[in-house]
Amino acid sequence: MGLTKTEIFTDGQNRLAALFKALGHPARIAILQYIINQKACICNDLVDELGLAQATISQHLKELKRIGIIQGTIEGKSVCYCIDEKLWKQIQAEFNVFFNQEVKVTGCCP
Amino acid sequence: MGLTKTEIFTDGQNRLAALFKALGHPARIAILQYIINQKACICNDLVDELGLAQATISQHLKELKRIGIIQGTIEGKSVCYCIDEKLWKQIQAEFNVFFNQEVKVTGCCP
DNA sequence: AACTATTATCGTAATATTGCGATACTAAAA
DNA sequence: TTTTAGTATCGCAATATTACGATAATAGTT
Repeated sequence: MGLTKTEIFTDGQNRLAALFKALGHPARIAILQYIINQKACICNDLVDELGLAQATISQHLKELKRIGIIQGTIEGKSVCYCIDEKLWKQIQAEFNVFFNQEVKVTGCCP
Repeated sequence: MGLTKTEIFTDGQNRLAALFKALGHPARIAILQYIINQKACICNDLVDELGLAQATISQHLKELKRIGIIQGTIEGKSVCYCIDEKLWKQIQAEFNVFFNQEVKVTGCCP
């Protein structure tokens, strides 16, 4: 126990849940917002900006990279992180497909 | 360690992350989809439908109730769960506010 | 080549989550 | 009132996540 039974769910359900999960941490929300708000792409000003250790930030960046919503390109001795616009929009679209399902309310909900 | 440092993030960041997190499990996605697809609201056909124990389903339902996206009304000896349409749309809207931020791409992303 | 700055990874401790059996609780049914 | 069905909660075991210091890896600088 303690491990999710992914095999009993559909790929779609697992995929959607993985996307939601990746965004389910305030540090990762903050990282995305910070990257978005800088005109230039950002590397590890994040360590100064958020109050988390370098190792922790790096770990969160890895999570975000894993779902593809950001990408990092080597820029000299630092790494420039930025939003992958295409993925950003695609993920939003996937969420909206989910949320745009028609919700049929019947009786029991006042 | 092992506990999220919520105090260093804004309320908005914590709120958004909490919403994402609540949806970040395939069982909870499946539960929402199942409730939506039934014309009538549902109680614990979920236990038969998904391959999870009753205690586990009940736990997931609690998580979903916590963010308000579903509500349960007592119906005799069973409980009828349904989507809270208002919250459903509100949460979608909160996600879209986040995703509709303008992503400024600059240089480093090819 | 030695040094420095930046980032990734490893190992570890603390906490959270997932899943389940057992049990308590509740309301209808007999 | 006893029984029964449905649900919630407790307690536990297994695994995952979060956070961090230490260290490795990389690429520029001197």
